[in-house]
Amino acid sequence: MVGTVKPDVRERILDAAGRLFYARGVRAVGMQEIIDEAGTGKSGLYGHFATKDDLVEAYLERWSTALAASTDRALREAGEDPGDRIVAAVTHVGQRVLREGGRGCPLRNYLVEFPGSGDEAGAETGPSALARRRLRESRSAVDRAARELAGPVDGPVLAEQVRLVVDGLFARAARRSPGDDAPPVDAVLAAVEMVRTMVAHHRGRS
Amino acid sequence: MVGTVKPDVRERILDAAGRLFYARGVRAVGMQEIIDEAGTGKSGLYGHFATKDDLVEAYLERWSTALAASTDRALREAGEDPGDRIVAAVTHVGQRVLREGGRGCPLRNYLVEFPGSGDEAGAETGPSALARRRLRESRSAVDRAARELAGPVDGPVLAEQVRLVVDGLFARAARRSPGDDAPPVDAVLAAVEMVRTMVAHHRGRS
DNA sequence: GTCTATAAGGGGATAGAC
DNA sequence: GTCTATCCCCTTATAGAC
Repeated sequence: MVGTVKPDVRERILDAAGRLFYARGVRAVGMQEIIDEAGTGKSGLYGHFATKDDLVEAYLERWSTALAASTDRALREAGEDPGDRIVAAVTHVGQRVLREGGRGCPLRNYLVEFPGSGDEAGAETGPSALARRRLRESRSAVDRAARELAGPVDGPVLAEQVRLVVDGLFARAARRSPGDDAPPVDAVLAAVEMVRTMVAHHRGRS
Repeated sequence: MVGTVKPDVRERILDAAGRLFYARGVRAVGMQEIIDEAGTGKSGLYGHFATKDDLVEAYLERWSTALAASTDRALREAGEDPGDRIVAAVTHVGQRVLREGGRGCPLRNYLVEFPGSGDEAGAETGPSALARRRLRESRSAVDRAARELAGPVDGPVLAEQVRLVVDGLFARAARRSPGDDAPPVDAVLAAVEMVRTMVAHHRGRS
């Protein structure tokens, strides 16, 4: 409102909310704090997001969209070989996990924070439903590569193993203490190494 | 000192609190609900646990002690071969994860729920400190077996990989929806299979 | 003297109204 | 933006029952 253009109030709100939610958890952050951090007024926030759940949903949606985009990019650079694609996917997640201050995957963290939400009669709305849907969708690329590499019988097993490693990486990152400035580089290296081994194992069998 | 007539009020409180905390998370469960579930009065609870944090700490301590005991038992039955011990440890975690209604590891879940607690100046008290300490202690058995199997260089890497798989298993269980009555049996089978492969891989190298 | 039951204080949450 | 309504949280204090 002062001189400069409004740098998209909605975007500023999402930035502030994202930072706070990601660092301290959804439940621990109140709306007032987000309003203060964003510099917008209360009406500004509730004008764009009617309820806290709406804001949380937008936050999760934004994060998962960004992750899906960067993963697509990493997979495109990995070429066509299914083994390379799988390793690239895990490596990409590892790099993201290594980012300073990273606290894992907001979708997974949210589902731990709110275990019993949004599944009544298969609800299709709300943060929990969005989180589950996005996690489900994120599996397709690795599923396909694993089936290409290991066939219709072993493929799903390999895909499940890759998912377990990714879940492990995100879990490790999620429980870093805030003052912990050392990213879990050993875990990332071990994860990539393990996936390489599994890929080679299945490649040799085919 | 403690209860004269009643069938161990403290135990009844811990049972109720454990059930509720485990199923719905620590933050989502209020003291009143625990009191109602335990059938005790408010003074009864606060007589045994001065604060909610104390109750949570006792809950985490009890769970981790039970897990450590059953893990020790599983390892004793596994014999002396380090590879067998590693596989047995993961299998044991998998069986625990498969238990109906299981929602993963309370220690890990707590640290996701309360990311920024109990690490100021290396606090040694409180639920977060206890959770981190117990998780650290739980590593020693696998660490030792991995070093025995793979030597001082590859051993730590193998141990890290096993930890990642365990973290992945617990993470998968933690985000089951409450109405989800099908345990993640595929994930457990894939995990055990993967650890077997890694153990064989390292065994072949030594 | 413990245990149970009830009421109330103090703080902070979301959300709406002006 | 401020101010308010409503609700739930943890915790303490008071009163009754075995």
